[in-house]
Amino acid sequence: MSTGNIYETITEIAKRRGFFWPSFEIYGNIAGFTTYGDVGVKLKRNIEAQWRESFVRRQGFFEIEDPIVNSSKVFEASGHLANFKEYAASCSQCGRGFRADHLIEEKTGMEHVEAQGGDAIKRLLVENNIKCPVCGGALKEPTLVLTMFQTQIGATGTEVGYMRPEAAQGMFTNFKRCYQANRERIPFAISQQGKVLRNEVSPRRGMHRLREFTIMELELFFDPQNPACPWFKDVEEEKVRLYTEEMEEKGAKEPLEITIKEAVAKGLVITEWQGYFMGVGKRFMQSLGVPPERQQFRAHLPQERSHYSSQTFDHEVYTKSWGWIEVAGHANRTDYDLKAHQKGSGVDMSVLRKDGTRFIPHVIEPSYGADRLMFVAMETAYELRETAKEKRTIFRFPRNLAPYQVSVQPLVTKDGLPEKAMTVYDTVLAEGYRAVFDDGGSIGRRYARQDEIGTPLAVTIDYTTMEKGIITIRERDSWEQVTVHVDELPARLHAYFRGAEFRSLGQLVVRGAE
RNA sequence: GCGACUGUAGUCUAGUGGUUAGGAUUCUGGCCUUCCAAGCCAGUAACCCGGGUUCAAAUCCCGGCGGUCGCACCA
Repeated sequence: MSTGNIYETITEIAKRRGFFWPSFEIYGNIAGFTTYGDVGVKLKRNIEAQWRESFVRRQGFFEIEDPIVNSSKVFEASGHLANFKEYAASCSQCGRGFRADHLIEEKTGMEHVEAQGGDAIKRLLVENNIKCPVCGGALKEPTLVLTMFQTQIGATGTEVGYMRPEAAQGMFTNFKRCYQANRERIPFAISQQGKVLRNEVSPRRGMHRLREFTIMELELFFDPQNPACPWFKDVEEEKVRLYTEEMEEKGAKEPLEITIKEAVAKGLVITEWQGYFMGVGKRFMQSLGVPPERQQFRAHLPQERSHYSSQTFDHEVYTKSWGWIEVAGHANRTDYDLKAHQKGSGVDMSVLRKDGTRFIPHVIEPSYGADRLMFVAMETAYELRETAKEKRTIFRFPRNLAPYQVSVQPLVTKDGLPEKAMTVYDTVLAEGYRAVFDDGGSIGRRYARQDEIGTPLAVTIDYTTMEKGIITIRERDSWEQVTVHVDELPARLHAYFRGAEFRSLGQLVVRGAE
């Protein structure tokens, strides 16, 4: 067991138990790529399912699945090809690399130099006689750093494609078909979960910044003249911890605690829809185990915002490993993207109002990163429990988030107990639960193993099972046990995973008093 | 991308020019075992990659790749 910090401890367990590990290990790793193991895949899928439950299913929103490799035309139109560039200048003398636009800004006091484009940056570097800030050497001509992965489509390689850096463009380029499938009603939303790729300059901290990761995005299309959200009441009383743009500028240390309702009423959050999704996002995060006091929303200052956004709040979560980290962006993308694709493709993206006028829908986008959330879920659930004899790792995942829900095991591996346990295991599987059978080592060892992958319940078959059909259910969090007849097991599992108290499942076992 | 530190079984580590590369733990098999990593026996399993120095490199040097931290970056 590592004596290091919680991040090291979790990554160690992750490798050992099969949550995740660095990709391409046998050939030497490449930073920014992660492979999920069995329990990791299951945990991640459960997070994705929970997101879908929170953001899509209840509202009846749409889902799509769009290619990862996109036509270059998509990103020409969206502005990514122009905005995903970074100009880096390196020193001919000491070899150090710098952001060319930042050097210009330092020297001249200009702002947003990057937006002026590469030619301007090259010219400004020369005009202002900018040298290496470390050794004073001459700077080489700036080189373009594109943070989108480029590829060739087809054998001839004449068609250039790009790996999508966000899933959102699929919702915009397919907007018209989805709108029609929704019988031309608005507001409505299109969502997508999928892999996206960003060729990060410097991936760090494992899951925190990956080059290939899973994004969970939703684009809500609405009429700016009718910006009401019909579900707003569901979340309006939710309190959120908020840093407004003004607070950010002043460097406020403590967030505003405010209900969604007030935040929208006071204009701190511009639209009801954005407020709604922030409230949904807060609840979603709670469903992953993150309490409200470890969540906050932080406004982007204008110069921080993406090229498409008029207002953005990062949804941040406090982690022991890294402090506050961004797990989502809640952006007001206005009509930027649909307009851009209308211009790029020549296809009319406007929709018809009842009064006969036409408009291009505005868009609110909540965008969550699944991989970061998986780490957050693990860190939040992590407990090191000290007993008289040892230190035990427990992942106290919310019941339905756990990779496996039930483990089944014989108390001892003789006298027909393993065979009986196998029939119980089959029953649990037939009921649809994610279950694991374990007959290795002692009973204590098996409980410890299940604690370490966060399995909420363990079902043990002992001699009373053979005699009377009574089994023991043991709970991960409390280490308490109840007994129940094996015929009752499916109903009790059902109750537990719908939220029933553990002790209500059966007769509480008191060891040592027997 | 820059700097500092760093890379030994699945995991954690000892070893710092010549070792059968040691230990702990996990894991597998066996014995045992009527509820929390018990015990006993056996077994599998490692020097990040590529050059160089040397009679000899896990050990020293250079480069690459990875990791941690700091700076920068995070559209």
